[in-house]
Amino acid sequence: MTRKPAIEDAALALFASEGFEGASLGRIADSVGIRKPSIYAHFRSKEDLFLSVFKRTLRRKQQVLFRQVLHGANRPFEDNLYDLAEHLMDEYESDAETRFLLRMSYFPPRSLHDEVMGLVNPFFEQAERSLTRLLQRKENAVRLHPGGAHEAALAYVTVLDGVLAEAIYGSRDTAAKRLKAVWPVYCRGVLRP
Amino acid sequence: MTRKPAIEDAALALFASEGFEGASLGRIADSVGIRKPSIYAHFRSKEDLFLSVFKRTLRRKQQVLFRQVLHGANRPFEDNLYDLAEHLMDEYESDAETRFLLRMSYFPPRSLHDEVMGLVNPFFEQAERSLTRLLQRKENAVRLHPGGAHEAALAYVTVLDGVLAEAIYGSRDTAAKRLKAVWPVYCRGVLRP
DNA sequence: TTTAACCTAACGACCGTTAGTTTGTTTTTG
DNA sequence: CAAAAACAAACTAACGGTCGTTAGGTTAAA
Repeated sequence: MTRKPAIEDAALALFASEGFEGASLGRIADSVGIRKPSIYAHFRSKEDLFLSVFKRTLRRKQQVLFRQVLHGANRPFEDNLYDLAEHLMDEYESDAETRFLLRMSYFPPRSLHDEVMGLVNPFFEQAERSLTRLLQRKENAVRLHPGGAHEAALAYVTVLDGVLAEAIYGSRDTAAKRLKAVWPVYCRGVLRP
Repeated sequence: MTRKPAIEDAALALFASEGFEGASLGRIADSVGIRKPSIYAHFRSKEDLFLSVFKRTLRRKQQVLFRQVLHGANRPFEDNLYDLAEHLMDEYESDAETRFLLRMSYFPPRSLHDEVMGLVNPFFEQAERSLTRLLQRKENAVRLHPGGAHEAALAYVTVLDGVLAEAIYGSRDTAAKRLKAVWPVYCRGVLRP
């Protein structure tokens, strides 16, 4: 009957909404229902707690993302990419893990900047490579504008980040409007005429 | 011989790199070369200092942006939009005001969330409207894909945020690659074939 | 002589962290 | 099988440090 997962969950939620410096161990302990020093039975320090939560989150999201991209059925690739963007946009509102991951990738704790980026960068680079490989498969490549699959992949992640940015400082509604507007533009831009 | 502007400059730099909670009045005072309580000769509280800096920054950036978009010479609009994106991307690296504005728009101090967003949202909404109006001018509108100027404007700000996102958690170099990749896609997507 | 801009000293609150203790469960042993 | 030992997970108390903030004094310009 250990509270370790509960501590990680509470830390995740508070880190996501208040940032690393803004979230205190006292508040984390409160929201679990334990005393502040009890956290040290499971984690050596606040940074240790943070890294543990961050790695766990990265691992989970990697799995989910992998399944979602792989499990592409046999629809046109752009439909799958649209669904993925819509899914991530929705998740930013509903899922604290997504908010946490995004916020900490943008602005990691200063003392852990290099370590966090050492974890985040491979994550996004691999996602980008997977996407490029998907677009290079010949049934997709023939439908692409002769600019190349890599260009289409880079453009996609850029558009995706733009939509997510609006989900962060705007709302799900305004982000949805952006996605609806940018998507036809993206498709005309990457698909063969 | 008042240090008020110096305090604002130091606060801006520290807020930009450490966030609101991460930047302490002590460090701000240190970097100005005064004592911490002296700040209270000019600002009623840390939040007051923040809001003062934030409003000043918003005002300045609004002017700069306005001039840059207006002063469009008579080149094709897409060239001006490209230059603007490149300019903002470079600025994120070189200009603390841009980093400050972007970071605080994404993740404002929790206690000031509503007030900050009440300032930020009109700023971006007006920028978006200006852009739409620019694209609606007939010499530009005739060159646009029949999806409309508003779609092209929304798509642009989305793409721009995507590039800036990479400037934040990546580097100027990787952001530049994104811009180079996404730009032909954007142009094919919004221009009449 | 008033006023503005700085100073020193100090406040209470909260921060992350450590030490040492209690408690209840699991494991080992007579 | 029951007693004893070991262990893990919580606790209380308190640490030194830093936080934002206030009170009150000094100095120099207006």
